[in-house]
Amino acid sequence: MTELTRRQRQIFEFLRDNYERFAYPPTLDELCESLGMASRGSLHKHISALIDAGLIEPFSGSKQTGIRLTAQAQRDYAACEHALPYVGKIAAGKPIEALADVHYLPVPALLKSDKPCYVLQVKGDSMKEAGIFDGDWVVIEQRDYARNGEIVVALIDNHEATLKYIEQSPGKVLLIPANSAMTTQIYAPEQVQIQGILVGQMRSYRAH
Amino acid sequence: MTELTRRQRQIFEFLRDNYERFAYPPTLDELCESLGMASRGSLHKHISALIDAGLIEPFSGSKQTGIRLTAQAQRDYAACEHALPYVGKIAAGKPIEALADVHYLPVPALLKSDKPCYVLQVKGDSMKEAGIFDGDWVVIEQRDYARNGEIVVALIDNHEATLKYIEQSPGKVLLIPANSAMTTQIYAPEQVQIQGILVGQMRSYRAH
DNA sequence: TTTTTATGTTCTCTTTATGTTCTCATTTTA
DNA sequence: TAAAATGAGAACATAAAGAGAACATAAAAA
Repeated sequence: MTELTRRQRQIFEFLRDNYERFAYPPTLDELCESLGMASRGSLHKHISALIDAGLIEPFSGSKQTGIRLTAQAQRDYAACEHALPYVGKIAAGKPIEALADVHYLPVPALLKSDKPCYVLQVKGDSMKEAGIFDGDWVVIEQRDYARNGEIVVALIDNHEATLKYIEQSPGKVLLIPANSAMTTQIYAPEQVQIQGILVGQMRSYRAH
Repeated sequence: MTELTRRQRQIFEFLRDNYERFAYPPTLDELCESLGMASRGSLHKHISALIDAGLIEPFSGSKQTGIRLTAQAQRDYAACEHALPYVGKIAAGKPIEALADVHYLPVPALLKSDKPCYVLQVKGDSMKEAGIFDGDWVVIEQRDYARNGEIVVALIDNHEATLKYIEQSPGKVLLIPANSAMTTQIYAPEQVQIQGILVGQMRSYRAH
């Protein structure tokens, strides 16, 4: 993937920051107007470059219905550049509590992988025997599969998110807490969607 | 690699210190303005020298999209400025195992205090019930006193260094492990020299 | 269905931005 | 004083960006 030019970055950032403002996936003509450009053809060059870079995609196959950001384009893009996005808090049994405004946390290379990562703050004690405490920050590699024994962020029934050890066998998935007061949960594979793998952890001992 | 001139060093330091302020990799014209220069051609000479020295590079091949610091320069910078000295390993019951060559670890501001800090790697399980495991990195604020209940790096009898909870009362000092298999040690105050306080912690889950 | 319109794509051409290479003058340093 | 360093500015080459025409085809309308 070749590096973006300045204008391409500008346009991507415009899309990233203003995408919600469009009622429908914006067409080239609409984008031209928003960007103050007169030529669809010129814009198309930039859009193509962004598609090649994997940052945006046609809304539905090759049909003529506008463009949209690729899944997590914003996140990936940020990940290549500087710090990691801090996206919210994760507590066993609840959806990830997303922040209205994602901000970015510098994270030592030591604690990341070379894949896109993001940061969550842990709520609750479900992993305390693994040394992961309430309030700790965890660095999560974005990935949709796991090896047994890894600690994963899993979304259950499209609703609850949780941080647990995983054990997968044919027909069932075990999500195992590191807290003897809690019990292992057993699910059907289709109930569990892996959202990432724990690769790093940080704790601050200062009072807040 | 030839030596930098004074101006070249000045310009490099400016770049290093202000790189983040540029929304996009800066162009020669932008740099001219920032540096208060009138001539792109003059600046170009310095920039070329810095490229030859391996400190900066064109952002994207030879294309016209501005310049950036090389990865090496960024690392060096991080090492001098934002990073903490990694001085060695600490295991209960032994002196700190100092490294021959101290190197530097970038540490998020979140995990430090505003006082001088350094980094140790933990050996052993004496604090495992406090979620501090073998292999973790701990950020230590350099300080020679502690409040009761803080986790400290303590030097005992000028010989052993250890990471423990501290409880001080008139005439005695308790160093308390967070491991029910280990016992609290009681010392006379003059035996114990506090070397720092735990303020942050990091763990990597990647295999090494 | 057929026709029309909207949308994306491809192309050429022009303009602008950016980096590069000069010369020359001035300042700093040995 | 001589050499090196620095800076201004002109001239140039080329990458990047933009305008606009022409076309293909999906979507919508008749």
